[in-house]
Amino acid sequence: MTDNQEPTREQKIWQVVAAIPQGTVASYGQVAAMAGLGRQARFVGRALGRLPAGHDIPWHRVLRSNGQIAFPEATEARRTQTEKLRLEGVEVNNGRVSMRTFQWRP
DNA sequence: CCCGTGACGGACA
DNA sequence: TTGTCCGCCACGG
Repeated sequence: MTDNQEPTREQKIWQVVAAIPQGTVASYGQVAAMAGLGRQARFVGRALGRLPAGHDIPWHRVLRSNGQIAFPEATEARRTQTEKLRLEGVEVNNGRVSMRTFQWRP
């Protein structure tokens, strides 16, 4: 099948995100670095936006470098992400997460 | 091929 | 503290 065996950058990103433990979070920049993509933080966001249906990627564990949720307040996604994080024991205040939550190790 | 865009990041006022 | 500006870089039109 002429398929490229080499994983696309998106798939690498998804794999990294999938490796984030429950109850912890990572920033887009962190994910990019862990995926070996350097500073392509923006590409991470785009990759998550292209997640296929039926995925089991914990996209909600990815935040901005300052611990803030990337979605605007008035969006449904923002509320969903906040709720998912809280269900995992992550404290979210006004769309923001404590930096201590970033303490996850590979 | 050129251009605009983006679930970002960091510096600066 | 918040808001603005610039840099990165793959991708779509």
